[in-house]
Amino acid sequence: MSPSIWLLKTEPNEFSIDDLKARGKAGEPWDGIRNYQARNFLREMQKGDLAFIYHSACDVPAIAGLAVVQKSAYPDAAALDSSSKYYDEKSTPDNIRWSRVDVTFKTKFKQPLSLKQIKSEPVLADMKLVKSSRLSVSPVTQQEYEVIMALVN
DNA sequence: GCCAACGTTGGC
DNA sequence: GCCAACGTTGGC
Repeated sequence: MSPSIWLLKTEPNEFSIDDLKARGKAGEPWDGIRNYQARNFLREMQKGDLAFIYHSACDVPAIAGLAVVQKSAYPDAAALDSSSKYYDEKSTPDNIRWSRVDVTFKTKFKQPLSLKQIKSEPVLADMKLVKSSRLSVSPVTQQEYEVIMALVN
């Protein structure tokens, strides 16, 4: 079965595709997701799936590259850490409400695909990213994946 | 279980 | 920095 495709949103000020690249093979835990719909998508992610890395809240919002899912969902321990900005007082060691996955760097696009370009492409204008701009983890269809890859090459 | 108030996100 | 969209909270 071919891998599923996802889109992960990040603010490049906080963590960018370059930061992910710098992590190398160690990868990065994708934590701090505090939205149920996004969490439920996270939990569907499987090792080997691909994820577009989207830069939001920056000068040029754009899909910046691709990552690979290294480890499927497991409890996001940051929810238990009262010093973390991702602390969740309703989570307990027995019942952590939130999940994270681990991802590794795959590709940085020479030409990031800007939100403006995405919106101008009929096939992509229906993407969850466009329709529900606040969702930080969203599925990408095979067709969307192929169109995006064609546009960034 | 409804809904108003409030907080957050993110494009512009 | 503004503001629209939307998720969450909490009073009733």
